[in-house]
Amino acid sequence: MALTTDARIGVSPQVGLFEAIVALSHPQRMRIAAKLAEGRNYVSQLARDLQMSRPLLHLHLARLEAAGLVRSEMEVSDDGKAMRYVVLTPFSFHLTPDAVVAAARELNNRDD
Amino acid sequence: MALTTDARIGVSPQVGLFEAIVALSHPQRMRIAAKLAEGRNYVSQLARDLQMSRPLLHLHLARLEAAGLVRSEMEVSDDGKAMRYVVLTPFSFHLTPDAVVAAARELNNRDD
DNA sequence: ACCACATGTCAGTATGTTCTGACACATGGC
DNA sequence: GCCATGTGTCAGAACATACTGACATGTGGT
Repeated sequence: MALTTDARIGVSPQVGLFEAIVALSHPQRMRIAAKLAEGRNYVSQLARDLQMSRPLLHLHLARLEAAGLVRSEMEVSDDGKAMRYVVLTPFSFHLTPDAVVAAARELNNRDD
Repeated sequence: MALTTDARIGVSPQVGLFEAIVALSHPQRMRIAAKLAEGRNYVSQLARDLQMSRPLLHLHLARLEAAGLVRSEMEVSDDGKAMRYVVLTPFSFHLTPDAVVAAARELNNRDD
């Protein structure tokens, strides 16, 4: 019974297509997402791997997370350090003219 | 036999996913693409429909066209006016972690 | 000749995003 | 106590993009 919940991990809520597109529209964020596809990682390590400053990475991660492409949680390592692990969510969007029409409709509804 | 060529209309070359994403990452361009999904249109009319200035629309159309999401051609109307008609290409991208990895690899190759 | 409508371009401004450097805080090991 | 490592935030500079307004060009119709 306890497995029921765990089995649902991986099923992402699918936020708007537009937010996903905006989130991935920057080379750095595209690289971050790609790196995270290799597996989960914590912020400082990720910053080293991608050779970018932590504050900057922090900003980009926030954008990715807001779009629902990434999720993160704090963990305490063996030596007691608080570490934020980030994972890529298994998103899936179909980018077609029809999807664009739907996304644009969403945008208009937002202006109400 | 002459149909062979015409039958190929609609098969787009599929430019990079990243360029497509960047092109659609702006609300205005998303709306432009959505409007063009209704059918082809010429620039001035499109500007009126979307209530944006022609110079601005011109800029956005250039970006959409560079990404391969849109194509355009000049035509001469019955009353002799040169009009630029724009059409949305039938693009199709699958936006997943794997696609992101591929797109990021593309980005890195570009820096060589 | 002038008006209405189409095309395109350019300079300059406004706005928004990206990026850096400095700061503050916490923990374990030397 | 101090250093290394982790976390986060903020102000301001640097950069990129979006946007406006004015201009130049062409056509047919009145």
